Amino acid sequence: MKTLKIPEATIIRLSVYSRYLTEIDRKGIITISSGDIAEGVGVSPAQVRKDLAYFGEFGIRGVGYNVKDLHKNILRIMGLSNEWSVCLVGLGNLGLALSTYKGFKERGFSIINIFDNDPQKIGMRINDIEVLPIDKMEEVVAQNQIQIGAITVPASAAQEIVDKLVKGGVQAILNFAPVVLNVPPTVELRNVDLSVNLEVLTFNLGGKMA
Amino acid sequence: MKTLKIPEATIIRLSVYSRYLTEIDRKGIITISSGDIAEGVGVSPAQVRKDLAYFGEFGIRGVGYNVKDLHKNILRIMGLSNEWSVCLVGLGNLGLALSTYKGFKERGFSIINIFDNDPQKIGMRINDIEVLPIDKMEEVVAQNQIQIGAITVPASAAQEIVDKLVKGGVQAILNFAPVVLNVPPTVELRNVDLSVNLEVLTFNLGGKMA
DNA sequence: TAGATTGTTAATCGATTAACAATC
DNA sequence: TAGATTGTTAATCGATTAACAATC
Repeated sequence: MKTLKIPEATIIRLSVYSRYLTEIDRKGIITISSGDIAEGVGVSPAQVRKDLAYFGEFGIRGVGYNVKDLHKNILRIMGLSNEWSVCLVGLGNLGLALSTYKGFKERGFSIINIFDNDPQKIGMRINDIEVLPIDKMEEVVAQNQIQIGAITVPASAAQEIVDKLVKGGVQAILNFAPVVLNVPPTVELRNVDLSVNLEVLTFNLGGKMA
Repeated sequence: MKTLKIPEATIIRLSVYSRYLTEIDRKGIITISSGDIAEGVGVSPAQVRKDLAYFGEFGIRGVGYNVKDLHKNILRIMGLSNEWSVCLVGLGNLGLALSTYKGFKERGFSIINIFDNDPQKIGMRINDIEVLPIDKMEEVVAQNQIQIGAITVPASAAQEIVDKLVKGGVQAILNFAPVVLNVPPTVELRNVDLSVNLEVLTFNLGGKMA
């Protein structure tokens, strides 16, 4: 099988198309064209077709795409046709927000464990999940075969947490701490920085200021 | 003045360099090379120099960059040398997390108002900010000259909120609702989708699965 | 001066857009 | 058949990397 490299921008757009198709499917629409999708999500029709073409032929010339069929295919491509086991480390406000975020469950991400070091929080129950101490993390993560760790601890503690998650055997880490982390090449790392988004906004605003 | 287009990737990296320089400055380091910055944040030295070159000459050949000086310049470029007035709409868990997120204050973003429609939440105080009803939003935003609106309401309510914020006169909107929004061309819109990040992870993991 | 490192140009690489033949 | 829309190729555009002259 020829493996040509897929742009990350394509993956991000697939995720957006997928969410749009959920909406369209709910409306009972059966068939959709690349132009319709493009308009709905704000890209060009050629881009939609190109993105899909990386993975196969999903449409019918002269007709368009079957909504349900295309949606199913995109979910499969994104690895969302099965459940993923996630643990969350750090039950601050952001951790609490993520642990109760419905979007995750909807897309097949199950939060199985929550860890924190604060004695006040250990033992608490969030959506029926008991908050466990960080001490237990490596062991529990290994036992429960957690695949993804989401980190919402302070920047200063993040690397230590990463090392423990890696030892526990996670395959991927989603990091919300604003710090550069080191992981072995076998572990997938993705960083989300909430401030960066605001800063891109203000840069773009720059010219408009007095 | 020649205005050549700056890649968004450059802006995102500037934001990362800036945070790294805060750290380096705290350690009391006076001078840094493009190679050091590159290593610290995980890009190439050429990229660091290229990114900076869009905005001027900040270094000394044979020596490197003065840490404080470069940091100040980047903050200025990013529009972070003055405070920005932000309002937050939607006090769910994510809204609560954002309203108490220290990273914003540190980078010059002041949350001035919080709005929600839930009678249980209206009147509450978060960090001394009273939660106001959405009804009052347009008026209050205009009065307080709020520049940026952050939206953490459900997807179904987001467009309506956007319209009110625009009428109130905000210059930019940071949207956390997973939905495509319409704004006039004068208003800067940026979307943050928390699920997308997890989905890019699982796509990348795809090949490693059984 | 010799060594180091910037700023910048040219070369490479990658992603997007446009165009159109294939085909329903 | 005529009209529509895909899948794909070629052209364009943009961003990254490599190389090096400038210069501290």
